[in-house]
Amino acid sequence: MNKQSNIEEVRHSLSHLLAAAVLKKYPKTKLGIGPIIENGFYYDFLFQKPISDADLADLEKEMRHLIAQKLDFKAEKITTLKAKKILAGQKFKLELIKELAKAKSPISIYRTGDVFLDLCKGPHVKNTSEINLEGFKLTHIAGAYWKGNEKNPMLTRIYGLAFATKKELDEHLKMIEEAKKRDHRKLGKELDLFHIDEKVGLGLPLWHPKGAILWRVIEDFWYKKHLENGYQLVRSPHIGNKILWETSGHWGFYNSSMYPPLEVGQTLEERQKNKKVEISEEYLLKPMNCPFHVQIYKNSPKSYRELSFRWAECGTVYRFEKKGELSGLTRVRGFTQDDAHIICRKDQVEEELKRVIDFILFIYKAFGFDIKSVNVYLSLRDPKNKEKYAGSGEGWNFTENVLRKIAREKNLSFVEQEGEAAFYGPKLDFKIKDALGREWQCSTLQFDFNLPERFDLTFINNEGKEERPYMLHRALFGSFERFIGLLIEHYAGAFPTWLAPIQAMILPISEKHSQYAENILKDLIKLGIRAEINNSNETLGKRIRAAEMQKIPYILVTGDQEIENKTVAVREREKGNRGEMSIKDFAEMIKKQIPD
RNA sequence: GCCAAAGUAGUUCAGUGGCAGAACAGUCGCUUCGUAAGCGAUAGACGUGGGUUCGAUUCCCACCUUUGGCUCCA
Repeated sequence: MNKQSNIEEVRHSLSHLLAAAVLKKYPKTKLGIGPIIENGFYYDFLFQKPISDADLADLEKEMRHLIAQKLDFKAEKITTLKAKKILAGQKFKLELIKELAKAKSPISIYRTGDVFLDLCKGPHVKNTSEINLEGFKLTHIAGAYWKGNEKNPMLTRIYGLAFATKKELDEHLKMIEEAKKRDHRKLGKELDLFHIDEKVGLGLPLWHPKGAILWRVIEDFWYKKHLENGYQLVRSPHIGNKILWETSGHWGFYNSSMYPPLEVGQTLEERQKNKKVEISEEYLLKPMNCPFHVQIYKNSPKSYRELSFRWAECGTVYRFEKKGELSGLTRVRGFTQDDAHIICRKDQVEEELKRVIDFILFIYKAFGFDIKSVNVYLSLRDPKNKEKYAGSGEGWNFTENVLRKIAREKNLSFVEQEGEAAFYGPKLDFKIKDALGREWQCSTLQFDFNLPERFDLTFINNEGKEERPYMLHRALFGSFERFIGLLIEHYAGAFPTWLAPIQAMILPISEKHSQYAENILKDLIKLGIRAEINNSNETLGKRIRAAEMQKIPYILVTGDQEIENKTVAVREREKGNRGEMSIKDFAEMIKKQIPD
């Protein structure tokens, strides 16, 4: 067997060897599970005494020691009874054995020489000699709930990387180091785009001028494209009366993610002076925009002739995420959804879905994401637990099928996930990987059977009767924060010209060229180019370096020659000097780079 | 929230049970420069609160924040 094809067996075998090493050093440890993962493996343990990263080196040494003994891996099919006997004392294993027995699945164990055995269906390498001693590395430890359930005990998970050769391992480690350089949290600081300030609040980013203009450019593009695609814009406030949220159901089923109400009946001043609390009104910070859009719909009776409505809003919502879940811009507490709700007749659903998917594909293309690198998921009901969902079975069947059909028609390669639907409807999600390979949901297309019922949404059909419309939630970016975070990583901070916060940095060679540079700046701003001047008292070389490090797409050097020729000397990011150009030509070149 | 690790100038990093060190960025001078770092001076920090100690940035504890996971999610 060649080394390329058995890497998964190697990884799985290493996970067993890790467990063997752990039991040797800490014999009272209880074993969880130890599967392979992308690039490696992990194993979950319940240690008697906590261990830390510092202990990994010893375990790694012990693993190498075991490998060097050229131990055989041998499978053995056994009865439930025997399995229970062999693994007595391993409470998690016994739980798994019970489940296997209940499902009437065959039970097998794998022995590693005579030093270790584990409940396992394999496959493994035949002998540890197939494992490269230098091809693996224990990387870190982390807590992980038994069976992924928060209510279960937390085990200690040890992660390892494993490859066929040391070279591949080293290359992978190097790649991770490189990836860390494009982390949006690092680049956000280096490029002065945003920061998250403890004094303001966790998960509430502050956008610096360069970040804010980036957002503005994206948002302007978004509005333009929405109007072109038949959407209308709506707007709603950040807070809404508690009654609204009681009607929507969020008061009950979303309360674990919501900020508590603002309980008011007086101004802050009145409250401070009287030192008593008068509550006559309760407002909630909105965790989503939908109920507001629903109220716009309900403001007047609707005819079947008016449908579809496509109402879009970049609406800022607030969700009280658990502290440990917060992460840079990709997971925050206050974020702006590029939200839209489509309210339509059943016969329009298919057409509306097509339009949204086309729009999503257009957006990914415009921002340079290859749709092949975006993971698409179709989330369906849990077939075993159909009662827990809002809406009728027919409604679900129809929407699940139509989502699948349209996704196929649009050639999306998607993964179906049973049981992953929201309780209110099936959905199609698009997830983008960050620099470190973690997936983040961005675009989403969701049916909703809950709100139309709770708010009793209707339209008058062509028979003069009330009928319930279909409601779709959709976001293209998901949220501006997350999308911009991923965009920063995607471009490693080197934004294409149309997105770059500063498109051109003007560098007068010396003080005597400052006035000309100022004139150039004025002209460029008039032409809609985002430009700045750096006339600080530094050498040209140093100012070029500074602009390059800020990843500014163009540097315009202006000296005697350019004044004489009424031009600028254009230097392109990473590519160097491109020669002289008139301002008009330069502006045109930049304008051409906006996607359409 | 849970498991683990880490918090030293604006940033990136050094270091110590006894006055805290650098580079870059900043400020002030000098220099006025042709495509990735000119020279000199100057200011600036041990996350917070307890404890141990003659003395704590250093050791211990708690908290806060950050990072990697888990859970949850746009």
